[in-house]
Amino acid sequence: MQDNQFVKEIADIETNYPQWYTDVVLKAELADYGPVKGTMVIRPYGYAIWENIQKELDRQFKRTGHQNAYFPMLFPYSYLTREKEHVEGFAPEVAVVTYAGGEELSEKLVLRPTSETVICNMFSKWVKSYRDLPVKINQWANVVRWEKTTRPFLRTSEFLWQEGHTLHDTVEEARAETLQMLRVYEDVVTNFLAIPAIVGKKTEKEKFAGAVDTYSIETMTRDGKSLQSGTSHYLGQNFTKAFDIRYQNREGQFVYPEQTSWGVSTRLIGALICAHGDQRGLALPPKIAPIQVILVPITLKNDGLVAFCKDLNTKLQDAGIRAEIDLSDNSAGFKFNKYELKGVPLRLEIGNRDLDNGVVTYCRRDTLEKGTLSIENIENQIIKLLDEIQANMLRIATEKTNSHIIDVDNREDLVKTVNAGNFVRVTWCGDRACEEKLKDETAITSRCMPFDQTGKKNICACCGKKLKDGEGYITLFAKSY
RNA sequence: CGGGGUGUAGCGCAGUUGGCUAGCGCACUUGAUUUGGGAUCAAGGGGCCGAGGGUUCGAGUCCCCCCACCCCGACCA
Repeated sequence: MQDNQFVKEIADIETNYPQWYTDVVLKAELADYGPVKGTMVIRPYGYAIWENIQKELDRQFKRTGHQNAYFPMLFPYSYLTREKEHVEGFAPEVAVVTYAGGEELSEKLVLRPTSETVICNMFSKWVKSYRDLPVKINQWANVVRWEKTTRPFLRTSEFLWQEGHTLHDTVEEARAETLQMLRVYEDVVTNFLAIPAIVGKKTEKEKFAGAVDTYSIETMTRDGKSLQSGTSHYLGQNFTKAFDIRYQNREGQFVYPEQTSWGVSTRLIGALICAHGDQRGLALPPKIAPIQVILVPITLKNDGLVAFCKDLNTKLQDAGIRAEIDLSDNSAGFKFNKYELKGVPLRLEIGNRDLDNGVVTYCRRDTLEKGTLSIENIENQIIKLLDEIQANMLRIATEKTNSHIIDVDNREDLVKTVNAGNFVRVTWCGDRACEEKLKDETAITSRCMPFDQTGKKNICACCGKKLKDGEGYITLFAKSY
């Protein structure tokens, strides 16, 4: 009854989005709050989603020639300070161990906020010759960033992610790597998580501390805010020089390699909730759903029906479908709502009527439509239906996102449109001061400069400055989580 | 760190100008009947009222001081 009220209470989703979001995370049993403020416990159901994401990314990394490795969680604070912009960016949010083994440490240890520095420390030992390049490493790890405000999956003090770190012989190769991995993220997010992604380059103000260029994929939440859902950095020689990673090239000269790094985190689960959730709770695309099909016998009193459901469950599992059956003694209606809240893409309701007619009733999570499937060859019908749900979820999310990206050409409309829950696409002068002024006054920031730069105008929508031909950038402005 | 708010059962809350054995809904346990959209009835278990100090015959309630958490900023994946 309480959860029923929950559904009614969250009807006003647009005005109370953060609460709705948190409720869905907790009630769908994805995560719990951790013992330390800002930390999170990922529950088995949430972790199963993460495992599916991991599996797909690892598959892609294998294809792109990256190898998994692991580096320490603790390293000396001095590592962080080697690259000037890097330490300035991370110092405010780094957690430091000062006491261990029963005494004050003479050298403070950092809990990694990211691993560029500790990895560079090792790279300097590994790379001596052009023959050692490229180095293409990926690490699955946890990192710690002491944020002021936190929200499960979207921003927590500790989070899980993968971080790729590569070294290359040439600028061209490193830049190609940066963009290749960005496209991998775009592919996974779009085709696996069914979330439309806006791909582009970060402004100077928003780029990674220590990078030459940062690229990102941005996704949209239900209330029209932006989520940086993946980043890829071209680091140039900023770190390789700071860590003295030198090698001899074919000409015998000592040179510094070109470097990249890139990462996605458990925030992707947050993006998933934000993109597909509705008043009934979570909705998961089949490719990522821990449970793709839930079987609900309408009654447990009929032994023949229960046996039939169990057989069907096994049959579906044998066909490679992640199916489960709920034999708990809750009412059928309770189970319907429970698995809708948990985002299971397809539900099979099987009762005596179905058994008599040789069919099963299904209900889709994406459209909530009900229909019937005949028993014969049901596996293939279901596989087809799951594919259709996957495609439909991307289609719906794309339409929704596109309808909230609005072109404007002056500051007043920019602010008004963003505050109404949209992204704006504008021509922007590229001046950091212009961007900072807007942020100070309105909390609106540039999210990225999309690769598609067509439709540029000769005036900055933000500050009104006149631009010459070729000046300025098409830029997306929004509020963000 | 600023501005605002809340701490009473696992969760959500009520508790009047101080008064008797601290209550309600949900959840949980047991039993029965149920099960095509969050079942019903009956019985039951669960409390250092955030912590400390004070006022009082008497404090969940009043005063002081801590502490924790939430929301809005600042900061950020």
